[in-house]
Amino acid sequence: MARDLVRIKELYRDPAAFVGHTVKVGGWVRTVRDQKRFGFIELNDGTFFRSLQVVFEEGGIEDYAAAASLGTGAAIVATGTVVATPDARQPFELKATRIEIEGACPPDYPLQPKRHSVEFLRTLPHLRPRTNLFSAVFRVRSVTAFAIHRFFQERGFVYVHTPIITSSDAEGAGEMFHVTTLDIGNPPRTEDGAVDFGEDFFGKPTNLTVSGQLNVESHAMAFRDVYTFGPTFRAENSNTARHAAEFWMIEPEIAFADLRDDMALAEEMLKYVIRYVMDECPEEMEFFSAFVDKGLRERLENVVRNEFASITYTEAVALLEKVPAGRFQYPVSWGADLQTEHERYLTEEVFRRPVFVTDYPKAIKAFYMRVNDDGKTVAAMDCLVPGIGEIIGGSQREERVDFLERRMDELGLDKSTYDWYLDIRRFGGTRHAGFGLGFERVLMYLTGVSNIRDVQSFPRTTGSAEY
RNA sequence: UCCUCAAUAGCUCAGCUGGUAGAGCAUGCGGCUGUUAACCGCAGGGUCGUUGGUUCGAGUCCAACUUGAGGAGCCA
Repeated sequence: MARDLVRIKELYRDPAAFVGHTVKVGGWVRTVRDQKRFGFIELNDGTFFRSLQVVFEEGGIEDYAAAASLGTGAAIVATGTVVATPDARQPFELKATRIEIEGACPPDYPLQPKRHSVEFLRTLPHLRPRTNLFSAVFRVRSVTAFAIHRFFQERGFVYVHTPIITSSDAEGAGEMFHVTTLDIGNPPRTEDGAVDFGEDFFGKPTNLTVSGQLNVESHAMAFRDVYTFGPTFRAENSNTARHAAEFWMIEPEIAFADLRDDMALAEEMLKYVIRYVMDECPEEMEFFSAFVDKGLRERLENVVRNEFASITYTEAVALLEKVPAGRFQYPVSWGADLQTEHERYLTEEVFRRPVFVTDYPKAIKAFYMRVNDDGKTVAAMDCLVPGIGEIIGGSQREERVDFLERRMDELGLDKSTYDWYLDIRRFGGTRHAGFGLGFERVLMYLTGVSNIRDVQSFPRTTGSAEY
């Protein structure tokens, strides 16, 4: 990089290389503690969890008073000598010879050097990345995204960009946001009074994608192993700590593979990502484990070391039915979907680790899932994890054209809009499987952060799209 | 969308059976030769979410609304 600034991360990673040398650091002031003739600046440049202590003295820099009166939040470039301080709380500090104020920060800066609630910080999405918590969260978000790409790329998966704007309108994954250039106050009408989407930008109704799966299946039939990783949109009016209207999803799809292969891939990937982030972001993970979620480190290490549990839906129902009455608010019966309380019981109390629940009744699952030989269940799997719930949903896809068409007929789907999807089966279709992984849910699981709004930079949720 | 809870200083909160508002932190000023959630002293800062009601009198009781949080449904 052409800039002559040293990253604070570099200093911490190899202090010996810098001690005695003059370096220049650019960052934002966290606090200033000044005394009569000397003072300390806690400087954070965002490259590392920890800050750099900059020492400045009257006579040592040009304008002592200006440095002493710096406000929290100010942007400065500090030049000085790196000095080892083995007896102090930090291993080294910067003895300043020059402090340039690049952006002053007035007293009404909302972030104080104290603990703020996440609810308050949520009202300041443009400033909160400068706090310890969000600085750590968003660095981990970046590293996690890289880990996911690396996992798939190392295994020869092809990264496919499926469309954000889609014309399929019945994927069944949730309510969709309409995309249109029509004047919604006065749209063109057909003779029978309906909105004339033939006049719209694409000549037909379009929406933001709720899943790239159907599209990416076509590429699995060309590249064998593929994945998507991109934004996904759901216009559901859901108001919970783990739903957002805009989120990122990873959807691998593998050919010549069945549900077991799919589950093995999901488990391997989650473990890889956890291990990678723990190795690359030890300071952040230490912080999360100390201040966000006390049991975090132990839980993650437990996940990496042990096999995921696996249970069929039918077995799970039998197990849950034996639980004494009164334990659950909702009854358990074969054929009904598992309630959140049931899922939590399985993963948090019975297995105490991630668990795959497989082979759900076909009536409660999507049309594309492969019907099992019993004719009643489909080769589907949900991966449930303690604290978060469902983190992965996947299935082996129905590759038999006649079975698929029969399911579409049963569900009243318009086959003509899926002719391309049926083509994938007709022209050299293979058994194949895949899953969807909510990126933010992985982050919540990794960091212990309990609200999805706190792992996204500018969260979009029902009734809220700030900035 | 449903259920529950909350809203008082910039932030986090206290404020009892109704009697015209308080703390800590932050901020400003002063002090301090090694601080690190710095410390010590002084000061400023509030139409108690909004609207309406009950009452001699409402931060406190009631209703609606708004916003936020937790849970549920839906899912990733």
